[in-house]
Amino acid sequence: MEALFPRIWALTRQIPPGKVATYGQLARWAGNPRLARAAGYAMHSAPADVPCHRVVNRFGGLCDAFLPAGRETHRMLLEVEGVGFRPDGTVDLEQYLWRGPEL
DNA sequence: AGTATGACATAGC
DNA sequence: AGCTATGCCATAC
Repeated sequence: MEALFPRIWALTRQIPPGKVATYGQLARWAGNPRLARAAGYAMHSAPADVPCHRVVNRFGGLCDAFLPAGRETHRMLLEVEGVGFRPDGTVDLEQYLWRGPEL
């Protein structure tokens, strides 16, 4: 029984490039839809192996708290991966929201 | 060991 | 329809 953090990181790593997933969905796939908060915390403790930049809240807006280098870096990363950013600084969930690991 | 906080989500009004 | 309030699990100190 692995800790949830490694589990969340695993799902996060499985997110296809150019796509983003919400904490709620990660938590949902992790086994508990309420782990959304823990999922966010998992990213907090997530190593560089975890593309936390592909993880967004359900609004598609990335978090300001995970910007150790700068939020523009985050935006650039997603743009480079093929994710389109809206003028509001949010990702087009309708187009880039990851449907799920089984899809 | 217990307490406090957390990068969220959902439900209800 | 939108906004507010609350709930939930786990981690860290």
